[in-house]
Amino acid sequence: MRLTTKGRFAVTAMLDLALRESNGPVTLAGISERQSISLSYLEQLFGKLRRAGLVESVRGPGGGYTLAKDAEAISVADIIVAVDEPVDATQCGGRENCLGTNQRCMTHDLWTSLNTTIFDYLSKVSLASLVDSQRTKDVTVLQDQREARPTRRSRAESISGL
Amino acid sequence: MRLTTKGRFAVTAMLDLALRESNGPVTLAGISERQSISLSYLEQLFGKLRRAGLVESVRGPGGGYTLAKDAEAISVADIIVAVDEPVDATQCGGRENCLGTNQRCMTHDLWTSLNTTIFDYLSKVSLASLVDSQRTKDVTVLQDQREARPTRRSRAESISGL
DNA sequence: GGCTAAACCCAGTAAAATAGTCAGGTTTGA
DNA sequence: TCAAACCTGACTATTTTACTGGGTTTAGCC
Repeated sequence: MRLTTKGRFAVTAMLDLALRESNGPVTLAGISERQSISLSYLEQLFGKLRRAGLVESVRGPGGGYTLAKDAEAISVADIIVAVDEPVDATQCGGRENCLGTNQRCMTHDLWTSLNTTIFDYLSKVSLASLVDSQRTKDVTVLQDQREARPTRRSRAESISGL
Repeated sequence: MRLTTKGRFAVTAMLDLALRESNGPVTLAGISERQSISLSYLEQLFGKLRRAGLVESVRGPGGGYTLAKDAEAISVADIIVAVDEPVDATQCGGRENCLGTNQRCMTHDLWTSLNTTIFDYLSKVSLASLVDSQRTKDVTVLQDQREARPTRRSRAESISGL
């Protein structure tokens, strides 16, 4: 799990798409104009998003992209993983005898569990929740999906609420 | 808040340092050897860590680095922020009238709050907890710091426990 | 059938970040 | 005094990022 501007671009574009797909397919040219992302870069990103099964394309005039699943079934983690092919940060390549001594795989264990934790968090932030936040212009409501009842919480609690 | 291999190197090095500083200053040469990170790269990283007030250096023979504060007072977020100077991912530079229309600052609001959330989480993972995890070789115990009493939890709960 | 709008594909590329290397310093304990 | 260690800055190779430009294919529409 890396967190780079590339993933941010992809999430931004997907959010734009989700906000508009009720009017039929959304063109990359439109996303490019609205979000100030170059068209060809979007083509690269959406190629990966399509191969990952997150979006579907309609070719020809009037075509564009639509979400392949419901916005609730797409998480931020899904999007980032789709465009940001992972580099294993453990210089051991996942093997067990990294350094020979008892020091073995210190970074391996450490990062896999940290990664898992962050990934797990971003898996709980759905595209639908981003759409809601954007629609109400109350972006602090990125709250935990496990809370079935969205009781009104303070701003500080919402932001750190995990 | 970016999450790259650079920050991972820094956290790994700091963990190595925290595990050994009870025997006096730890040399970069030692960290370099144990963690397979080039010495000069470590010098760059520790220059930033020192200027951020996370470590202190002892010069001369027998010198090296020690933690500037208690391991409990240093978080993973501190380390990553120290070495990974932030790039603002909002193409508006933080201003309010990004795109003129009502679409303004969509990415800005989105990413600042997401960043805050992740940062907040990593702020709660202290270097001391990583040391404990490493010492017991039970790295799944990266649990939420807010839980005062570390009741025994299942592995799945520990990993996703936020 | 032609026009056109859109996805799709691919090769290249400039700028930035990453992950170093190298060559020298300076400081200070033994 | 000397050598171990930090410190500094410049330089470099590789990778990633973000983009450009050119084409091909598909399909709605007049």
